[in-house]
Amino acid sequence: MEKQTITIYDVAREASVSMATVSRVVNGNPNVKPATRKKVLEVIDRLDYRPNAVARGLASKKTTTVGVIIPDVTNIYFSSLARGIDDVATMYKYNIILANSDENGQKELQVLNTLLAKQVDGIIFMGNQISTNMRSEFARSKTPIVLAGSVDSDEEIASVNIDYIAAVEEAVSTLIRHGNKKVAFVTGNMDQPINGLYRLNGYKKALAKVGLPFDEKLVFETEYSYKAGEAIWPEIKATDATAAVVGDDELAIGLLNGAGDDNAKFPDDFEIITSNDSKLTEMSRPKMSSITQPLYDIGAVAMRLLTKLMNKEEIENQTILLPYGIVERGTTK
Amino acid sequence: MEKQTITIYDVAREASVSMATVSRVVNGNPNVKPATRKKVLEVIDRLDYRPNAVARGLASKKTTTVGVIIPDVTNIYFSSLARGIDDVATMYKYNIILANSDENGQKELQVLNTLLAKQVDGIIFMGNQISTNMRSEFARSKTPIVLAGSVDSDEEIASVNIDYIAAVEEAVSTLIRHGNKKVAFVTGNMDQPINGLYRLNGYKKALAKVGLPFDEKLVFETEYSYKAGEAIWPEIKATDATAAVVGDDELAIGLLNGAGDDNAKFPDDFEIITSNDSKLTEMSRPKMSSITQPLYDIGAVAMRLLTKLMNKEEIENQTILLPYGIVERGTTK
DNA sequence: AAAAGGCTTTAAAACGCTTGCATTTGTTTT
DNA sequence: AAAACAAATGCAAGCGTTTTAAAGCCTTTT
Repeated sequence: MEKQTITIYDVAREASVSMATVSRVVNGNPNVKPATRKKVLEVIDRLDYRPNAVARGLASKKTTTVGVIIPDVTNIYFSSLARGIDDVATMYKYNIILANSDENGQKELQVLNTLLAKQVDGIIFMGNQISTNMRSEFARSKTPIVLAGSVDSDEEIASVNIDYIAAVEEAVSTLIRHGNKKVAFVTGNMDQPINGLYRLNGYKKALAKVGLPFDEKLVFETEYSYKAGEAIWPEIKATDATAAVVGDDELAIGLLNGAGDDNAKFPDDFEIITSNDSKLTEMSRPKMSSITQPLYDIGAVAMRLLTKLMNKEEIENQTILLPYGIVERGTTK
Repeated sequence: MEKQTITIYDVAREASVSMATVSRVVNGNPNVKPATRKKVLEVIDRLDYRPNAVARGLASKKTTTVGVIIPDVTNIYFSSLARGIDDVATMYKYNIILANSDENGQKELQVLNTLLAKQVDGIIFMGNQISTNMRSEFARSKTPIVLAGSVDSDEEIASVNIDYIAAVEEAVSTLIRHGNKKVAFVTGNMDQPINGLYRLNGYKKALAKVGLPFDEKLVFETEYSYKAGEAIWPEIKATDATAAVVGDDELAIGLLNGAGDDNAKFPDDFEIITSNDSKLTEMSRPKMSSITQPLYDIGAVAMRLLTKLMNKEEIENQTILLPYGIVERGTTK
């Protein structure tokens, strides 16, 4: 015999009050006489009643859960953001439906649709590219959306990032200041605005500032993976570049090790500044110099912003840039 | 004016059929005349109808979402499992509510309760310890639960793991075979059965097999973190141990770098075998020898098992051990 | 041509909760 | 002590689906 699940109705009966009253005490509504509240609370405790969030969601049209679209949890950059997101979500009594997209437009769309079907109260999107399909879905749905560590070049969607242009510019300038004439720029897919627009721009600005020519041969477009980093070293070496700014830490550590295995000495033979300051940067030898980004905070702030949006609060500025920095460790002079 | 959300009722009206019929076509029930199905499908398409999963959940008592309790997404070991979980969840049309617990009993309980309140169809629990509180909650709820990469010494709860005893025994034996007389055993909290019971046991068995004495001084209990690894090197060095089996990759890489920074040479001065074969093992220099575990698969199989449980299928064996191995890379001779 | 059956389809009752409105009870005012 | 008002509680209509029992509609069978 199935153990009956006990409902608000049972509590009401046992406490000799109406469902409405039970609902009020469960939801902390102040319009309940203390004595009544106590009585109801006792019954709730005795019956071990647990409100059904699904029913609640249907009745109130709020699910207190938000959807999080992430390229890959296994990537430390994104999982760091995710951790920030989850922590503040928890703080505000939300839960998170986490879905990996592999940055695949098809999957993203698919996932977005199930999230909306599940009536999430909001969505946090991570991913370097926002396909036009996604964009139009975003526009169409009235569910609030915030981008975390992902840019919307139109600035129509709320987002939390650092100033990638300035950060890369500063990183490249640092390398130039160290005497490097040929600084390679190694990053992911250039179709992604964060790379092709922002980072590349910062790179060019730094060169321009000191009158160095822009050389396409020094721009390396590859994928964000350890293997890709190892694999690309020979190509970089062939250009006589003496330094590189790299767009991803795994990629950078791959490059570092690839070069090291080829007997390059850091930082004397070659310098590297990577981009995310994830814990990987401290795990390599030498430790990697990096643009610093408050990864956890980007996630946290994004989620906080989302709570405001979900709450229909007025937002002064929905394109948030958090401070970045540069740490010099073992891969720069 | 709010854009009215359109419901199954609207579709029914427009298609001049009953809600029940619409429901059937939406759910792929075969008892619908092809012509009717077509008509309904057209209306669905025209109205851009999207079934409300919350209402569905209430009516059907199934939410097609499972809860995943994870110590920390940021930890590559767990995020690898999580990725496996999410992929097969998606495959079976489930979504995942991901919640970080920090292995904190209080939080775990809290999270478990919200997950149950949200009526998840099943739960996957990761975490090295199952508090008695959690155990009794598990027992009380009729929601299926599977442990992933986490042992239940009572074997009452379904779980997916490798044979930690045998794996550690083999790792230690390997080190002994390489000529090491003093092999340190470095791992996390010994109160956790996976460490104090299983791994330690494997360690002892390996020693016993060749008649080496068990020396408590060679057992190091610390936390799973990079810093802890760096910090513990001096202590290990002081014991004249010449090798170590380490319970976690981040910890191991910390130890490796700590030792390296102290001018220890691998593998000549010291050998290390770590435990999880996460991608970190390939990122260190030298690369780390490791027990291999099919991390992704542990998650995937756990989720697959959970689907069976949720489906009330008969399970032959609910304590699954996946194959492990040993890869020797740069930290062993 | 009536009876039997197999498909389709419908009506309406859940599912467990929130919430606006009405009602009751209790407290002040006058 | 009646009137006025405020606080506490109850009623009942949803919320958008699924699902079961019943009804309709055809085609076969006899």
